Amino acid sequence: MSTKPNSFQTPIGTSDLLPLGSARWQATLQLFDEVSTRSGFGYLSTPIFEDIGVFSRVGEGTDVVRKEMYEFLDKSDRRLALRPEGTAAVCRAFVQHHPVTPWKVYYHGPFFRYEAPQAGRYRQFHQLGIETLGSDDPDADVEVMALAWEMFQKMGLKQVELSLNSMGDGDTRLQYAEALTEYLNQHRDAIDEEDREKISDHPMRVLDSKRRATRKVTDEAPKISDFLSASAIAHFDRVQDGLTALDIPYKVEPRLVRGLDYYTHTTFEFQSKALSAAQNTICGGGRYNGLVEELGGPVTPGIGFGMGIERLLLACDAEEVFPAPKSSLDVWVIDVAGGSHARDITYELRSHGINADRSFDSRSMRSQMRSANRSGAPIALIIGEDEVAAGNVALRSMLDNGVEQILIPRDQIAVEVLRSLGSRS
RNA sequence: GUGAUCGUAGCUCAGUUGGUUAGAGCGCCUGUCUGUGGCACAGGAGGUCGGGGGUUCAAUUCCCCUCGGUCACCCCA
Repeated sequence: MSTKPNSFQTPIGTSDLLPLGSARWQATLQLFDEVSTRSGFGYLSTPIFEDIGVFSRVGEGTDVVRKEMYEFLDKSDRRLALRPEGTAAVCRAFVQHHPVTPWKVYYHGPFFRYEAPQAGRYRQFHQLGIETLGSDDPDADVEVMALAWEMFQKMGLKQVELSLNSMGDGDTRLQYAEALTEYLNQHRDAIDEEDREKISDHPMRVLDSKRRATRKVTDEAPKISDFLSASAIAHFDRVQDGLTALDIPYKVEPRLVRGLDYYTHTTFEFQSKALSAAQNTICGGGRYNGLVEELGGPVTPGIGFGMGIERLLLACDAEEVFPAPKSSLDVWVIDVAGGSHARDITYELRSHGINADRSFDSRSMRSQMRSANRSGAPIALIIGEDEVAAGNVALRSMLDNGVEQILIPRDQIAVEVLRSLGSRS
């Protein structure tokens, strides 16, 4: 928050994830791991930086690679970039390793974009993602969207909406862009000044402008659905059939074009209605049938999504669906007879797979009990001079009104603790 | 990259129309409690009022710069 003369803080747009908050993060990753694995996706980890060409080849017209990339030269003058998105690197890996198809992978990790930060938008952010390469089957599209949907369901999010569109195949995008450009130019004067300059560069980007004047013009603009080929329409229909069959609600949104240029056929976005911020898209994705070829590989269709973890958790906050994580500790060891007993017992418990911690610095009994209470551990083991002399340990329940306390033999600690833990669950 | 707004203890915030030792709640530490937590009570630690510079007899309060957060544009996760 501040910069005192001799101190440092995280760079702008980045942050530390502290232990108290990291529990939900890990829980989210774990859920994603389970859900992906169950659907046959395998974990893929690619470098955080790549040859800059991996990204620039793929999105030369997009802001993401044109002005938001962290790029640098290494000591051998290689041009590298911190990855701004996930799909291009997955395709690069596909081209490099020639896996059998369909190749179904999932990934998660940090991504980097040089933008002005605000809530839900950071310079280092984190995404979960999956990709299926090598299949053109509409069911592959459905599977990808269904997996995102499953995440939201399992996390308890209710206010998430799926928007869907088709960008068609082959030349559809170009033909549509041409028709749209012509239409927009005809109505140039009616379009908001800010949006006018986009017409020649990114005609499709004008579609998702929120400005009222522009909106009026785009309401009447030609729709991409009128340009779709018969096979593209068939594909789109089957995708919708699949979503319906799986009871996944969606709405077709003809304006949905998304920021990355490589999409063909299906494009989709999940938005949280609970987030009032401008950054309310928590997951976005689509089909990219030309990407692998673009990176030097064989003609290979692909479909996938990226989901922003920070935004996902922001949505959880907004819907208040994240229960406070329970303590992961089983036992707190209290030693008022020097401390060496706590040391020995703690390691003994840990070797039996019991989560155990203790107080340091020979604090008072009272202080150690407070630590035990704060830790949330259900059991406290207490060793004082009496126990040492008698060769036993006091096992005390720390739950609610628990005042039960029994003496157990020093050499039976692990067994007794496991028995006590077992009788609670 | 553009515009706006905010920045006081670990956290949430009060306060000073410039003027003696800057406050509260929560949290933390210690004690009341015969070695035994959660409750209550008492005490305590912790702030160069984001940082730097300027104006002034005097600045946390005014001015400039800077760093960071937030919001909108933009962009998208």
